[in-house]
Amino acid sequence: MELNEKQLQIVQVAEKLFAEHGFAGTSVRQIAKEANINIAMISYYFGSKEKLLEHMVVYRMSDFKGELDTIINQDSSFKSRFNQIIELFVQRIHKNNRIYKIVHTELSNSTRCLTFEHYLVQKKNNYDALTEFINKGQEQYEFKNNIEIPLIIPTILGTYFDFHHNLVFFKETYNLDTPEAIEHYINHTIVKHLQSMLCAMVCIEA
Amino acid sequence: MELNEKQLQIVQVAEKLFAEHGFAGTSVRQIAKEANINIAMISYYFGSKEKLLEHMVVYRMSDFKGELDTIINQDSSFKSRFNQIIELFVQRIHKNNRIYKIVHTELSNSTRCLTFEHYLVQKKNNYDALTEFINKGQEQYEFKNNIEIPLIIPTILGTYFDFHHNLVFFKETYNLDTPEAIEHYINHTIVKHLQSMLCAMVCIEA
DNA sequence: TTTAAAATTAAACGATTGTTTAATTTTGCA
DNA sequence: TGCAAAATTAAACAATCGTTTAATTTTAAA
Repeated sequence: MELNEKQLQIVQVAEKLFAEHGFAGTSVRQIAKEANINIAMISYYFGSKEKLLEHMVVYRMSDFKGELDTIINQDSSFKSRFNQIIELFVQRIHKNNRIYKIVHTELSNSTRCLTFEHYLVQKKNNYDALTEFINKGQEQYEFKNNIEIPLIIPTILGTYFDFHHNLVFFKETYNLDTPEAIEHYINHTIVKHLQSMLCAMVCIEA
Repeated sequence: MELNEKQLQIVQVAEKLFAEHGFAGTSVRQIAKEANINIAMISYYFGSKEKLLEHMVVYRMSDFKGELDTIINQDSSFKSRFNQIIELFVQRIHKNNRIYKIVHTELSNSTRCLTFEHYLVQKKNNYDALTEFINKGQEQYEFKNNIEIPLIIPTILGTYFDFHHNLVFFKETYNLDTPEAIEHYINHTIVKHLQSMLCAMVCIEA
């Protein structure tokens, strides 16, 4: 997926607007205005508004490779690697929260007939890699057996996104005034919460 | 919040469509058609499409009272009550998942200037009630101290919603073919997962 | 039965939607 | 420099958007 400078500019602006106002809630004129391009350029480069979304998903999902395997193949304890995996998922979802929000919204849309295959394939890979890792830990009696492995990733991503969706609530209830305070809460408090919770469920303590 | 039969019909159809296609992605003509009423009736009864959404939120959020307190004031162990609270939240969010999905989407919308005050007030009440319950359990050395209480509810709701958002993925990956299989997975597997995970983090085992 | 209010309708409103057209400008290679 | 391809533009397209109007029907109390 290669995009020239102009196309990239359009995708970036559109990603921001789609995440903020939804796909249907964003007009091509808004995108064109904010990206300082003519309206016709969107059809010229991508064919249509819908195809722009498809290009966006493929482009933004393509750099998710290897990081997970790097941690899994590392030479450290299962618990340490598990904690690192949790942190990686939070960082990854936080860094790319806009495209994930768009995909989540449009994926459960019965109107949309897009397949989002890139998203689903990548998701499958993540689930398979994590399942294999947990299974190995179970074989070596480092991880407990009665675990619903398919729900580990939903727990991580879901906790982050519920916080993200209700940011308005958290801001005024827990005084997360500055962007820095929010960043810190995500990268430290949420990560630690998930690590302690999931490790308590998964890890067999010596 | 009292609605006559016709108004209720409109709200129910609109809730389904807003949840499926988003607020911006649903036209008043679609609502009118599916509810078998004239387009003008929406403005006639609610004023506008936007005000219809406001009425909907107020109406659907108004029956969330007491259930949580009933469990908390029950005469059983902290762990038992905690487990019941988790189950209640899952059932509640599952039963009303459409309106929650709509609110989540529109709440983080910078366009929308609605306050969703009913939603936020109810959320605050839930958080306060749970915090008080956990604190009492901590005072009696039934619950651990180093817990990020504000993240317990996001963990419950988030896990459910990530599953819900990615239902397409789960269906084909874990063979959740029938509606009954999905219901069972939510009411049993997800509930048990959350209970064992949160209890492992929160409860001090004898 | 009369009558005023409420409910319902089809039609039209102007604004905005995504997309296309056809003309013009810019680009980069020969 | 010449010239074809690519990029960019303003304008127009039909379709749909949410809302309003004005006329008609239904309702229910007097």
